[in-house]
Amino acid sequence: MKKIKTRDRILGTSLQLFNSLGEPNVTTLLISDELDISPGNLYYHFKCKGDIVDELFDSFEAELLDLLAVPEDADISLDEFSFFLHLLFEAVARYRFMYQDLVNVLSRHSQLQVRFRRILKKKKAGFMALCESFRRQDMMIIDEAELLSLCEQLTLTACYWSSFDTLSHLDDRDSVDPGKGVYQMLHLILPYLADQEQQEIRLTSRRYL
Amino acid sequence: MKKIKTRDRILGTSLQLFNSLGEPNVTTLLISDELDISPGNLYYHFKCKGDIVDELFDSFEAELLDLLAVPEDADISLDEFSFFLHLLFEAVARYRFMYQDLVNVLSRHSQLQVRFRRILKKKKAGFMALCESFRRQDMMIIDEAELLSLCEQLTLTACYWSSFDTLSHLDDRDSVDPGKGVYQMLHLILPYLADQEQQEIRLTSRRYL
DNA sequence: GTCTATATGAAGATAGAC
DNA sequence: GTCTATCTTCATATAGAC
Repeated sequence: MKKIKTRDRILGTSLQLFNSLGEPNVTTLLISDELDISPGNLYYHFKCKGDIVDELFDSFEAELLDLLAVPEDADISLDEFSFFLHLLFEAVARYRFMYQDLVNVLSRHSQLQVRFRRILKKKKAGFMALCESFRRQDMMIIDEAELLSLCEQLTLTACYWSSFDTLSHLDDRDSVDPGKGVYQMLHLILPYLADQEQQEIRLTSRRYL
Repeated sequence: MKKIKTRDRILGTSLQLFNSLGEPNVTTLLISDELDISPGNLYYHFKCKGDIVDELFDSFEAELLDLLAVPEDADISLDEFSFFLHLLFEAVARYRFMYQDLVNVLSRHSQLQVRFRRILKKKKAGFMALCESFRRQDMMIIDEAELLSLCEQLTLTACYWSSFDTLSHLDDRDSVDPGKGVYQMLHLILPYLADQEQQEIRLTSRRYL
């Protein structure tokens, strides 16, 4: 049973508090209180609150870029796709504080804007690659214009589903269910799938409700 | 040329500043500065900053509820639908500060939560009514489960499109184009439309790009 | 590494004169 | 209705002892 370093405890507790109360509503004092350490101690480890946010963003970015490294020309199955969505929604949920006040957080940490946009671009490119793969395998029938708007829609939903879902239970922001989000994503691609694949998705997507 | 009352000027300028800088970043001092009045004067008209937000919410709510009073059993044409979407996106854009930091704004003004959720519900119900109308007119073919997820998706998109769009130009938050949002919405219903209506939407939706 | 005590500064809000 | 001056509160951040 090794003792977790204070620095890491600060990061963990901050993330948790940011997610459940919203980053702007979490003061350095609240964080140190929650950890039973002094504010001075917190500032020994991080020179300012923004640095905590930055470091959490680093982890978020690393996790997502890793996940989004979709192989360009592999044959992806629908099951693999569902699994990918599941991982994606879990990752987003783990750092949902970013998304819940996205414009505010990004405008107060302007160095993060470029990086966040890059992640968004990668997300969209990832969805494109996946749809192209489905198309190559004759599992999906879709023309160019609609492919673009579909991927835009997938990106938007991946971004905002968790916030949208949170709106129905703002009092208890800790409970997050990525399932319904995956369900919505699958239903976005559904109409463009071939008959057989449509049946498959109709069945598997129910598991996520 | 009648002089606009200070009270109304405060509301107008606040809305504008909230939209372009984000509500939490706009101080009462900034508002009064922008108006060339003293902070004390502002507090003569509104007893606190929250009251300004509340009153802006009142207008927002009134506008939206008015717009969303969709007749239950009328035959709606696709043109009317597009027009409705246009008005909806314009209204949302006019009060986009609410949506850009939705979770934050709602958690700091808890009396607004219930009202906001009611608007969301009405939005979804409105989309339901519209789709039912399309279905009755044999313009749309869709089963129950997909109708639900489609309307959920329409509601989500109506909510977050403007924020999502803002992400691509956070530096200039004043330029807003509702067109692309309408385009996305039309493309969401597209796959469920009958052949002839699909052609129609493919053509008209381009106007919105 | 951790604490206590304190400085700094900004935002929200009030009092009282004009 | 509007102004100036001021107060309060609170979050961020630092200094220096242990």
